[in-house]
Amino acid sequence: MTAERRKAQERKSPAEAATGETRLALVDAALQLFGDKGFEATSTREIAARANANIASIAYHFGGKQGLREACARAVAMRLKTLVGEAILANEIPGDGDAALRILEAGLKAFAHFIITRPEARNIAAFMLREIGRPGPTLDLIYGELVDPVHTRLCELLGVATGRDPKSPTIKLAAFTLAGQVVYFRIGREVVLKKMDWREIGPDEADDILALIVGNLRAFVEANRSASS
Amino acid sequence: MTAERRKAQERKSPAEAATGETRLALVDAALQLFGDKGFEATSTREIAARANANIASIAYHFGGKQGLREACARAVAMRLKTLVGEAILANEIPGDGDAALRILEAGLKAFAHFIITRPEARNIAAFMLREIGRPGPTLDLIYGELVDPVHTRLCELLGVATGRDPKSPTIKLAAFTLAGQVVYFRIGREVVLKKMDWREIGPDEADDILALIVGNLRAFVEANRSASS
DNA sequence: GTCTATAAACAGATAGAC
DNA sequence: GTCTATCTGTTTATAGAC
Repeated sequence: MTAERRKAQERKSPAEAATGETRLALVDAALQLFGDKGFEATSTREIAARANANIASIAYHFGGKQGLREACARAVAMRLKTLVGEAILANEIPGDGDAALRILEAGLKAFAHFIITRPEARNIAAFMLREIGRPGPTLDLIYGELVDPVHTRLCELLGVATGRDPKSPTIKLAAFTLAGQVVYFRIGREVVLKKMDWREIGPDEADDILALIVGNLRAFVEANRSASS
Repeated sequence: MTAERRKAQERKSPAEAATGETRLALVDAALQLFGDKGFEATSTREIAARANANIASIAYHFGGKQGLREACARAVAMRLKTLVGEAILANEIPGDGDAALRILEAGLKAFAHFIITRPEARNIAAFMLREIGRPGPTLDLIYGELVDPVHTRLCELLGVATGRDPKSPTIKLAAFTLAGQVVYFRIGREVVLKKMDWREIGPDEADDILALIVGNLRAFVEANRSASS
């Protein structure tokens, strides 16, 4: 046991231990495991082992396993909000329909590219989907911090692009169908790989998917454009 | 303990016990709990309690918890295949593009209506999504029995409707985006309810969603129709 | 802040009576 | 086929040394 103690000391400098390094490592490890196998299926021992931390450190830093879950939700919401924010939330809402469509396309591409191609997105998406499944404090956090602001902006852009009311049910539901198409390729990835005879979803395969989804966006806008076109 | 024994006897007639009544009750209870909380988060004791069966009956009938999981996958695949089969698989593939589109619309409506409005669909969809997440024997079963045949037929219909090759990447991927849109409204239901200010997704709300998804299907076919239109 | 050691509850599986 | 009782291992949480 003194041998293990020494090994742990080698891995971690005093400076790392002084900052929130262990905290971050725990959240990172938990996110991977919660996403991969689910919250209940993951033991605190596994998390601690992957984070090179002690089991008791979870209780110390987060109060318990549940606290770690909420810390993960917060981390994911921030991460995705930053990502989508750069593409969607940062821009002003243009008055021109074509300009709005271009921003939508760019945002959709950025989001879809991250979700579909990035390896980290696997666990992030899986974790999110599990948490979003049922009401609770974690869902409230994700909704308020991420879903609500992004969806609202998406509707505003769709509104300008089509010339319709951003608050109409059609526009609001359409924003969900866009998200649904992207998310499906992450959730149903194994099925997609089998059916498409793909070994992986690399840049080429992602381009095919992006082209289709952007095409669907354009087709929706085209089909739902009101009067002033 | 003899009192409990007597109570169990009252609940179950000898005829029920003779048939696979307990088996069915166990699968039914497990499906609800696996869908609701996930496989690992569900204890065999909970399942047995909900099914009004004994804990040991799971090992007796299914060999263990894992066997029960596979029995659930089989039951769900059969159920959905029957549902979708009536709308999609039963019909001949028409040569006429408009006829193909009509069958597609009817099938999409039937599927979406079930997934979105039926209470049982909640746990069925949640269970499926969890199992579809990662490779394994359960996924193979669901893929071979349900996803592959349904997707193939969907592509054939989309092929006729657009005049394109049913085996082209665009058509195959488009079939996934259709499924993705529907599934999203089950998975993200809580978020949709919040954002739409709906208390529930009843007939009226489902009609709104169905109209949008069918509209997206039409827009896709319109935008991707090849030469011969 | 990090560690070991342990408590207290609970998991899935099974033996054997009926 | 169904039941009780129990075995064996694992879980989260925590007390207390360092």
